[in-house]
Amino acid sequence: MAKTYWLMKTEPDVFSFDDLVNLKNSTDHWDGIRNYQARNFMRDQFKKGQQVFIYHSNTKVPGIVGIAEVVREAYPDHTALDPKSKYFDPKSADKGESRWVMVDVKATHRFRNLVSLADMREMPELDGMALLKPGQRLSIQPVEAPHWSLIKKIGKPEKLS
DNA sequence: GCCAACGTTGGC
DNA sequence: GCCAACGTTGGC
Repeated sequence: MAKTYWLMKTEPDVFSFDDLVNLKNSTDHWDGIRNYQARNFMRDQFKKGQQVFIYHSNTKVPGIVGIAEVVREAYPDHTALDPKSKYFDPKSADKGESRWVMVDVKATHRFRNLVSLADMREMPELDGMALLKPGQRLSIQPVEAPHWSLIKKIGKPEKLS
């Protein structure tokens, strides 16, 4: 099977790439995903060692800011069972079992150049990329290998120590 | 199982 | 802050 790449969105006001970098081992669990399609990607297709673009949404200049790596495969997202969490899910709580999952990711590279959404829209090579489709809102998406390579090249990733 | 109402996402 | 797109919920 060909290598699979991913893109995950986050709102930097809530949780930014730098927030991830600044955590211990630059690693965190990616919780709060409450969309079935996104969950299924994580549950069924996320494998240790795969690489993920981190995308900043809902911000002044939305775009891809860095790269992370999957360090732990899907496991139950316990925040769904915590009434105090903003990701609390009553239906999961009723069953006593979370219907949601999360993965752990570790930040590995920061882009020296932000690859903005506007930049990407101007690149004919990225035609058909899920992120650029009108009205798309999926917070976890697969990225095709040629798209990955091109965006990475433009982003000039710098390895984090 | 339909579908209207509602909530959320996210660019602009 | 606006609003279009789209997913989810819940009444029937």
